[in-house]
Amino acid sequence: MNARYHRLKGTRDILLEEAERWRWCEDVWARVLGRYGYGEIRTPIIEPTALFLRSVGEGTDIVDKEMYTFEARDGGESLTLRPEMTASVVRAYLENGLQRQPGTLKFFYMAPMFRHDRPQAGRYRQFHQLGVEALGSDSPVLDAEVIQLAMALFDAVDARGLLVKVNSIGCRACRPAYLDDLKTYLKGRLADIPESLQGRIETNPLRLYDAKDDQMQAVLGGFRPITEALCEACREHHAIVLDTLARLEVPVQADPTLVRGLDYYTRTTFEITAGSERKQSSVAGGGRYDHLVEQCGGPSTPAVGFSIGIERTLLHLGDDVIDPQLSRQPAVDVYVACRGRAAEQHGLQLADLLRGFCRVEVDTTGRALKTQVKSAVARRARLMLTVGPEEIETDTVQVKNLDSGDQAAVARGHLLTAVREVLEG
RNA sequence: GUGGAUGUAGUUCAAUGGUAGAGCCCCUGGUUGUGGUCCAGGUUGUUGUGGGUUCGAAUCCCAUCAUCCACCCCA
Repeated sequence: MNARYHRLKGTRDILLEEAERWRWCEDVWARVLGRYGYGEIRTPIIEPTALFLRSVGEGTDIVDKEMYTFEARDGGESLTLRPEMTASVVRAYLENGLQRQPGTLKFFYMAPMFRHDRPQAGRYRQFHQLGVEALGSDSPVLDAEVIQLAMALFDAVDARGLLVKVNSIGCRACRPAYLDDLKTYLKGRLADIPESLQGRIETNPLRLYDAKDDQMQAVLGGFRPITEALCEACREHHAIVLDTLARLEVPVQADPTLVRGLDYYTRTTFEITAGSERKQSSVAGGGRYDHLVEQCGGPSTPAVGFSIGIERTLLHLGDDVIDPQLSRQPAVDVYVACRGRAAEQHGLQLADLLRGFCRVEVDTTGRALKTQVKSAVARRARLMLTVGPEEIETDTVQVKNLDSGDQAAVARGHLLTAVREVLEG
């Protein structure tokens, strides 16, 4: 309240126990990803604006109204804080000449993204995604593996009760004709379509499918879904994806109305939702993007990927909120209490002696000894060392076992063995 | 971008238009240098901010900002 500076709207501080929680998830996920053959990629959070305009697509909410875009100081180039990372991965793939690598390249990342949206539960302006991109294979079996991987990642952190929806939105061969037919149909039913949605008929008719408006859904219900308009190749691809998932025993729901907010998807799209009562239930989304690499100036390269919302996953796990005030400081093995400022230097030297094999905190607050003992207990220390004028005089240290309460003076020369004995014995 | 709710101590919350309080937390002491309980004391506020009404505003009015929630959209 009285702090002079405040965090920006839609951003969050993650500290101590909550940060530990994050790192635990990240470690678990990195291990799973390694088992699937994915390697990490880290790219700059800032990119030329054009990269996102081209890939994510003009006409999407993300580029139309949610990007953090600004001009560079020099030269006035337009720059943007990444709203998602697929485009960056493709850029890096081409820029580093990886299209010459044999086989399918598989990358993962866990990184912050930025969207200037109105914040609410589970939605932030800086949020984090775990993402996966596999470049170089057009196999439907890979689509299935990627979806299974997403579920394995959730499973690894005990996120349960998730629903996977899968669809195909066709390819260059079959989608354009479908879109034309759909537009014609929608124009004929214009009177039944809410005004706020009418603009989308021209710009992005497919996306009307994820409007929640009942009237809109009723209109769309009168038209064949895209799944019934797929070309032969897309139809087969979709069938194999579903069949493979069935063989892997990944429960999914085929949903012909599932489309996604990004322009670059082809064929397979999928979304994973947490069936909780909360809104923002979408915890992951992804799909195939067979033309994006080409569109970014590279050779024709099929690819598939997804991203998981980390905040939303933690929200679903129910332990997102940790009160900073109740968030405990890290546990230590040994707590060094100091009587008087002069003792602090000695305390630090003792700590230095012990830190080769255990965790040590030196209390430099100058508080009453009683208070320092309480802190030692709060930090879950097993031993407390006390240094004061008398110990300095006699070159000893008071060693107190906080479990038993026993305490004895130990010559500094014997401290190391004494501490080891308790901690390791 | 639209709508709703809420802003008082570090925190959780009180306070008919009449001197801004309590619990918890924190600190000191009781115990010349030791954990729990108890006891005594102590710190913390431009009542989000700026205007207005009034003899007098935390309280009523207006504006503004912030947070939360929902729509939209998405992760």
